[in-house]
Amino acid sequence: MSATPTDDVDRIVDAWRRERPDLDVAPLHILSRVSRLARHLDRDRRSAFAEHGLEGWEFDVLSALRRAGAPYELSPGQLVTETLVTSGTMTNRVDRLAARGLVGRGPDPSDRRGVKVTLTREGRTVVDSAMADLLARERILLARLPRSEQDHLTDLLRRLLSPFEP
Amino acid sequence: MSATPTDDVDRIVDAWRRERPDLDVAPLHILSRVSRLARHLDRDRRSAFAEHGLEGWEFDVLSALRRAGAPYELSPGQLVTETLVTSGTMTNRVDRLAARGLVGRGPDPSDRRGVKVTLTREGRTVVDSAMADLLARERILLARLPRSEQDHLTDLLRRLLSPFEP
DNA sequence: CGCAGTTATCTCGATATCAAGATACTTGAT
DNA sequence: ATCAAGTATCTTGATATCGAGATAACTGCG
Repeated sequence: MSATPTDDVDRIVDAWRRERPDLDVAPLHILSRVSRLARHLDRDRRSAFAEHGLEGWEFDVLSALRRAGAPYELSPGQLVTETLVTSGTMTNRVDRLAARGLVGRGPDPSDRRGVKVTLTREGRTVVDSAMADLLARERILLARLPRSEQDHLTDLLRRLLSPFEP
Repeated sequence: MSATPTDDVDRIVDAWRRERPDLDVAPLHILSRVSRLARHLDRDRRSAFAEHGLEGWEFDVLSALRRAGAPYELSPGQLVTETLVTSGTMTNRVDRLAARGLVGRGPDPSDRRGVKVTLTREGRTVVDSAMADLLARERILLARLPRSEQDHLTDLLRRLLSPFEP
């Protein structure tokens, strides 16, 4: 394969083939690229959010609340499942967002163990503009694939993701 | 779109469409799946490595040395570029790997500022078996895509990655 | 030769994360 | 009504990461 390496992953795969000709390293072509792409996307997102004074983790929480719709209210447990972090992490995140005035934290009237986290007006404003910015950047990135290829890629990724998110 | 959501990202995209009909949120179909898939892969890798007594970050360093080929020797700077972390992180990683006896650290004879990190016999043994295990797991994951689709996916990902890794 | 600029690595302080366990409340079976 | 099991959130301690700056050595120009 890859007689003329064109990216870092090609080089990594070639190196493994040379060192371990007995192994089938083909999976790296896909999965290593997924990991590296995610890493680059993360950096990119970070710089997009910086212009709105947001950290990546702040955006993750605010956007979960925003897309939930009015009254922009979720429990910490729901936020945990939306953002794929642990409950300890979420406690900490909500603390800091509340200190910044981007979310409010109140008791859940129907369950005294529970808590409701709500987006403040300021939180909503900032997440709305950060989201628009993020999408604009991502559109540029995807512009190198024609629409039909984008649809195909979506389909392929969905199939890979399905065992994790049944 | 997506009249019948089939995964979490479909649900997220639908929620955004409802809340922000003015925005084109199509990029999420691809890029949000990439991020989530990377996250799930990371967990999976972690559990694969745990059976060999390795942390994910340990594997990253050892595998860079392993695929470099005999004499399995790279500078901290080279390891930094291979693993996409900062130099401070790499100093720390090499410290701990050396303490575990998986790598050695010695002076670079040709540059007195420099350091050479080498894989020990034990390091090589453990990274070789962890790699075989990892690939076995990843192969299972990819088995749900026929070979031709895998090749197509590789091609699409390479194109998305190309602006980041020229 | 000698100094400015560059490069390689390390140090340090701040921060975000996780895992495990603690606490408080709810639910359902008896 | 009571209690065991389950659920929701928070606390704590350890850890890995980053970013900025410090240190030391190399390089090349005048």
